[in-house]
Amino acid sequence: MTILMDTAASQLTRLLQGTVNVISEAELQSKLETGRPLRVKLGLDPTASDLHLGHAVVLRTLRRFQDEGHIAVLIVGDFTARVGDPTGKSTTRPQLTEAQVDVAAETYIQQVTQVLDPDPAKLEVRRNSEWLAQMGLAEILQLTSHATVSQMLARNDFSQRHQDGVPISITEFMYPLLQGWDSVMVTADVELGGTDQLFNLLMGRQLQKDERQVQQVVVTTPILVGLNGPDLDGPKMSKSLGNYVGISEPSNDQFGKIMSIPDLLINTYAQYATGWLQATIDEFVAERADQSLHPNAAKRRVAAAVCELYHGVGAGEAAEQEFNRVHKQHDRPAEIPVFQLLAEHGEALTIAKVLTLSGLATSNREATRLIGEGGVKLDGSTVQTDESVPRKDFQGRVLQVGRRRWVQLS
RNA sequence: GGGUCGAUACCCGAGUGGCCAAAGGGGGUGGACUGUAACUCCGCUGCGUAACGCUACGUUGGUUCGAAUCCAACUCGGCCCA
Repeated sequence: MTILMDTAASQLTRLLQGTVNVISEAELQSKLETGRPLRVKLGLDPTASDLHLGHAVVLRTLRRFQDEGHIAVLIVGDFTARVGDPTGKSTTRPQLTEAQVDVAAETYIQQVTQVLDPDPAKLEVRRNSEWLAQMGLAEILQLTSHATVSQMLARNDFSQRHQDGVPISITEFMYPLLQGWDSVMVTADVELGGTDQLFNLLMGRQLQKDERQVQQVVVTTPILVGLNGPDLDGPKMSKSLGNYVGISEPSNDQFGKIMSIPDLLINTYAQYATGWLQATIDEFVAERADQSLHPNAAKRRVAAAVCELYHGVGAGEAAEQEFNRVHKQHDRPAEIPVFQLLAEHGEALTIAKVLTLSGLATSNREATRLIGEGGVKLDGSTVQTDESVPRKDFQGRVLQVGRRRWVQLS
């Protein structure tokens, strides 16, 4: 028994690396001491088709649970996604059809297993429509009786929106309840989530208690700040803000994006995005603190680590070389998209027209502007004036907008 | 149900009859600079085979030589009362 308790204690430290809230540590320890595999729940919303480094923070924590022999119970929120939007930010979110959810769920699992252990003994994937779609009105009403309005309004974002006069629909009040009900249905021992999920996670505890289950332990992980910062409190990494690095993006893009973060965020990304062991992170932070590590070098190290994490050994180095090519020497990238000019485009056409056709500009007007701004290059030399050129003269030439957008014409 | 205020471009937001394709900010984007796609600075930011025209200030209709602006109805939303 003492041995079990010791391992439980050391397991606890390993599991909780980089987490924020644990409610409660004592409960988690006693659950670990039972020695049985715990059911560790994580809910994901299948509308975000691309998983990014922000999701990876919590997924990595879940992976650690798997590595300690526990079962990851991944809930794909297909039902909740079909109903509407939990954050209330995009009220016009299109309702997904079952088929769309199927597709989303599929790509999800594919991406998730880049971080999680896919071993069926350690990964259970469930959809919450399994139980939520069956509920009758009586059951739903029963569910709503578990929480009060003032309890809901106590949640930060709700009270903030209420104060600001931003509409809150009743449906949104249902979200914490539905999410909590998921915990009851899968008898979760632990639920993970970002710190912004704390309220919803706690709702699971309450519902489990009311259903006379053993309450789940709630563990929250930090919210990763988006690429642009501007500081540690900057908006979180999200697809809609475009400040994200996808876990299945090409490594060249991952590298470049991480190189663009403000210096202030380097340590944060080292801590939460690299997958490094705590000892490595501490060392890194120390080197940064005593100035022996130049910010640029530090960032390169973080960026390379992320590439290796998702694309395997060697990916970081390759991406770094490509980065040097494109951003230090302003050379053309190793691979650039090809655009074929066809007869139907006309026998002679202006450079502006070609920019629009090839997607380098969204309209002729924008293309004309870009040329006027000196942002367009043909085979490396700036286009001064736009004029009509025979189509075949474009063949084999390279058109460039800014430093980053290239097209090979054919 | 009643009262009242509101709806402006990707987002926030100014604009109360012509000087409005619509201030300002954010975002995006081009350029300069840089260790960087960060910071800072400067420019651009509805569309069109283009000194003209078209589309756009919630929707529809009206007043007017002329409407984002005035009027009416409608739709959606905030707040207050019930």
